[in-house]
Amino acid sequence: MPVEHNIGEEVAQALLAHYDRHARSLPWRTPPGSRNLPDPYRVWLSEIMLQQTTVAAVIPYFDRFTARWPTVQALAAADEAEVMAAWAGLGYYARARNLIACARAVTEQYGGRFPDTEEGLRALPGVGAYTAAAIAAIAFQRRAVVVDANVERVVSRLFAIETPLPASRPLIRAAADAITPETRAGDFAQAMMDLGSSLCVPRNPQCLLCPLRSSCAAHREGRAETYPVKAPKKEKPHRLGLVWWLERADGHVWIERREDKRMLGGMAGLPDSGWDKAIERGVPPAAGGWITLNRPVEHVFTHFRLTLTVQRKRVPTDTAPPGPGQWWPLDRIGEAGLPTLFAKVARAVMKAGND
DNA sequence: GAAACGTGGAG
DNA sequence: TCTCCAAGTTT
Repeated sequence: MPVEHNIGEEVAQALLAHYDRHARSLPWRTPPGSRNLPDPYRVWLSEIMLQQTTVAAVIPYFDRFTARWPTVQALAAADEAEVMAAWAGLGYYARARNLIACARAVTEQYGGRFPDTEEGLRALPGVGAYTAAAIAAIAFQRRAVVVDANVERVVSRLFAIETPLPASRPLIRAAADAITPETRAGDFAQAMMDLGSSLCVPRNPQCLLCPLRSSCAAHREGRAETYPVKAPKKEKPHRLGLVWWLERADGHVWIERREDKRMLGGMAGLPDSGWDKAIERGVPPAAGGWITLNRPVEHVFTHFRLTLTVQRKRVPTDTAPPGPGQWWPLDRIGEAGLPTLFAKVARAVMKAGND
């Protein structure tokens, strides 16, 4: 039996004790002290939704998805367009495409049961290193080293890691490994993430309330907020584009399904010219007679800013479909499953009214 | 390793 | 208004 203090064990125990009293109640968690094991389907679904997305944004989507598709088999059998529409507004739409592929793989290749090892989980579409570790720990009680942005921040501070992200990742991972307990790894992971989102936050961290402050090197230095050190980020380029609002006299607008692999791939959208430094020459869904909306629509994505010029045109009710797509009733435009960019365009057109 | 990939809330 | 950033994955 080792004589020296195990600093990692100390941190884990302090954190778990704090978690036992302060764990947040969330729809994908089992009640505190419950003997019930969490449902791997719900754990998986929550983890996919939570990728780069806040808890507050996820909860209503999680509730709607689980009410409508209570099991992985139900999701696997769902109509793809309905799943994509249900995801609309949550962002990072490759997640929704992979969600469907993953549900089908689990249903067809694993008889509806998720693999219970990191390695098995990691092979599923949309499941990377973080998500595999999180599911293995939370749903299957495996010891796994779960490192997300919260853990990166907490660990960077605990050990006062000076190396900037992302170069510090291997160091952070090793440190996280050192403090991850053999048992309750799932609770430990969730406790680290709760800590990172409540006390050990990016700005103005609440060190005085932190259960780990006596072990924290950054707090000892009196400069917790300076961690994690990050590489400077690049400026966002500005792109331009045209978007075409083709409206039929009987109150329908033309929408198309966007191809996979491009921005907003797989989602419903309005025809557009493509977006680049200068406006590209896309092909409008009808020739001539377009009227430009007074105000362009501005939108900011992760890696560029976009200004869309909206052009509209009215056509007779008997107008033939301009291609693959559908006429969507304006009084149900909210149900079209438009991602936020195009929902903004729709809002702008409605607001402009007749001119 | 770097770039692509959404959105909304907080300060 | 503006900047930061969130339970990352894929190519």
